[in-house]
Amino acid sequence: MLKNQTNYFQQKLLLWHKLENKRELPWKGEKDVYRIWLSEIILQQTRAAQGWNYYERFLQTYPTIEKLAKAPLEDVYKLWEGLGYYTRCRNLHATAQKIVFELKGEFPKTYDEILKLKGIGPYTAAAIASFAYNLPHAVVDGNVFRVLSRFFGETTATDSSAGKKLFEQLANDCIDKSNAAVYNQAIMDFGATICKPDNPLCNSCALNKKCVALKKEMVMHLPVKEKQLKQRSRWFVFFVLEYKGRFAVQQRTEKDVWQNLYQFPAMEFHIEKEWKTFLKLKNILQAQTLFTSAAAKQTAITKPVVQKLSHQTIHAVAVLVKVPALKKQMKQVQWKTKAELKQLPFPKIMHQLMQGKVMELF
DNA sequence: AAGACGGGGCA
DNA sequence: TGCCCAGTCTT
Repeated sequence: MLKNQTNYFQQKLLLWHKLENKRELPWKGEKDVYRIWLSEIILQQTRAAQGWNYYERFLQTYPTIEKLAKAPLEDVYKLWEGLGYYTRCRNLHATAQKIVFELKGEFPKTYDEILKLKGIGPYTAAAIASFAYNLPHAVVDGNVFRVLSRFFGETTATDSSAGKKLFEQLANDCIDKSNAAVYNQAIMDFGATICKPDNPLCNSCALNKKCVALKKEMVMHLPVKEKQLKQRSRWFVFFVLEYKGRFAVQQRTEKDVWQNLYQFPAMEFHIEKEWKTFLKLKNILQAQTLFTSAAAKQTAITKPVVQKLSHQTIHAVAVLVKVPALKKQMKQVQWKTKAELKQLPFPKIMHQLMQGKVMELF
């Protein structure tokens, strides 16, 4: 019964891929495991269109895994800047070093060994194993959850542990074991271009005759997710302190968003009202006395900037202060020239702030 | 099992 | 706005 359905699915999918798939991506058909690995890390939770440029720039800068392993971590972060989920970057570098310095430059060649590497989970291990070595491991990503849940009418939540197990099993039931690379490519392309989250192309879908969700009019209700992520708001004031042509920056070390990236010294508020109150002129001027022993030569404040992250809404302004004399040595602060600042990775919102309109206070 | 982790695109 | 995206790691 189900066997029938999985066979139909596999054959129609492969036929669609052969005849109709037009998706062109720079890593398609790639057999170099370094490039496959790099592209998969970049593409985790990231749209192909967004990751494309990063992938090309990484390959230009680090054409081999040796180059990546030998590069300073700071440089790798700078190249990753703006892509998000920065732990991926740290793990990318760490894994490159492990492979080059401990594994003699040889990328592991089995699913289980690949899975042990930092930054590589079940999805990425299956992707590398199949694309590079044609090993029969089915990828299970957001596309696969969606395609399988719809075609088989499977309502188990994809973000439950039962769901993960079930869909991994289902995916491995469907895969063409002798042709894993092509099959995995096909199902993800299909999910991205036909069985899309919104406005799926059911009318022209090559699998629509046996799609359970379509028959039951459940397409837009699948896949099922049971968890909803919490949103919280945070309010920041960043102080851009300029002293003798240098600027104070600090690295974010705490376990928080933007770990290991740089920022201007910050104050955080958890209540919007307190943030707004602080932004009144006299409070800002008073806060400056934390850093400077004499009246600032010039003070300006940027317009507020809002950035929506998937789990936080960040509100921020920057206060620009020309400091005539330092009050005391601030801890954990480095003074950098403009040229040096350009070498450091900053969160997106720091760039937004510096590009935004500035209102002079003096 | 539940949360945390970025940023962008789309309706 | 809310949801999703070639997910993984920590607690």
